[in-house]
Amino acid sequence: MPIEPRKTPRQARSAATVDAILEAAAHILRESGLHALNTNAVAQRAGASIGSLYQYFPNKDSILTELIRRKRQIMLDQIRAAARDTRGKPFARAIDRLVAAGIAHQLDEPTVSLALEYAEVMLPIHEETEALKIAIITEVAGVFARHGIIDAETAARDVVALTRGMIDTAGLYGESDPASLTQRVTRAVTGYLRTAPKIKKAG
Amino acid sequence: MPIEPRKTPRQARSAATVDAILEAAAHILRESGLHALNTNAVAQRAGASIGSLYQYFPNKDSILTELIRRKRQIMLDQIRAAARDTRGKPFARAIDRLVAAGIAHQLDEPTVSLALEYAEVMLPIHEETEALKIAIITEVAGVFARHGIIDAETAARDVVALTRGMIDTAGLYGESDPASLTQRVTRAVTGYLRTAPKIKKAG
DNA sequence: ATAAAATATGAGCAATCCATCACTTTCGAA
DNA sequence: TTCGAAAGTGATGGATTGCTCATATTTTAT
Repeated sequence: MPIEPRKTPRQARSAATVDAILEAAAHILRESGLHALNTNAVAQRAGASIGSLYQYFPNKDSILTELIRRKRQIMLDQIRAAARDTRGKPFARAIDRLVAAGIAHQLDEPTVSLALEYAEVMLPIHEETEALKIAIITEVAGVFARHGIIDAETAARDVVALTRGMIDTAGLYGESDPASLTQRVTRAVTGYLRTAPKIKKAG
Repeated sequence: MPIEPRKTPRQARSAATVDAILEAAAHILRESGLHALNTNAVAQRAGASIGSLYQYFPNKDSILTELIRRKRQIMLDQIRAAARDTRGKPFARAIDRLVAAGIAHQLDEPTVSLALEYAEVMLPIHEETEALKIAIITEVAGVFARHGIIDAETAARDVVALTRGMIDTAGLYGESDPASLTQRVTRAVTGYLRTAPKIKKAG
């Protein structure tokens, strides 16, 4: 069961079709959930024919995979930017920036996020998508390590996990204002890291 | 689309059938995921006929709902026990106990947990199930309030959410030893609460 | 202008799945 | 032992869904 796109768009109109299909899929996920996501519905909402859909996606799952890939790419970009911007600045500032990136990215569309997270563990995901996941963790771990945290990898995984948990839940409860949420998430992250094993002056 | 069981088991064998059906559903969820969960497969694995299945469950979703209800009931019982046991004891001890309860309950079968969490937000859930969810938050909030935390409700939601996020991720990454995980989760929770607005002596 | 390549179409096949219902078997109280 | 209630059965109807393929249209290059 291949997952890679069967054909790469070469003209502008076909690229538009692909985008429309992905947007339609996200819309259906948001409005009706994973069970309502069928190829016919996606094509119809995208204003394309099923035939067109299958020109670029070899099967239904590949649509979800691509959705995940794009979301993760955006996330990685934001995290990288945050990490770059906070070089040399205090740790607290770096954390603020990372949390803000996560929230900006995931607070809207909590239903879509949840559906993708579920799909992610069930689908035979594309290697590149898996690599993006690792890259995100690695990037965060890099920031942590730079500030003397031991086992930065585990810490990064934990921090990403708890952040995602809080954001998703907040989104599901209808929180749309990032201000209060950012503060709370930062508190949790800072609290977790405060007592994390460090390699430095004051233990 | 009703969700309540259509018939309540009166004899031992029918109760066994219901249990077998739920166990089978959990097994399929764990082994193959939500998309593989169909009524025929559940009945077959349970060693019952589809006819029997539909005697107790009006539709497919009601199986998931009952699975969620039972899982939550166990969780609530454990949390209540934890809250009871730690009355009058130090806050740190109470948190330890709550975290341990959450982990014991959810670390195994992360795939099942994730599937149920997804189903939970998509399904028109039974009132009683929703009530259980609220009861869990309320119980945790009670412990927090007793220790002077302001807006204990929000804090409880955040703590439950971040805990679940960490546990699920750890489970998916193959962590099966609760010791290290318990410590890390406790650190995150404690850290979050340490800087939470309190109503007390030393601010 | 013309041919080749790229893109788009949608009827419909094959497979799956939910759920019913007429019927049989088992249980338990009298 | 008898008999009504409870429990169990599974072939199958009806609906949905993933996906193909033969064909039509549009774009690009020459």
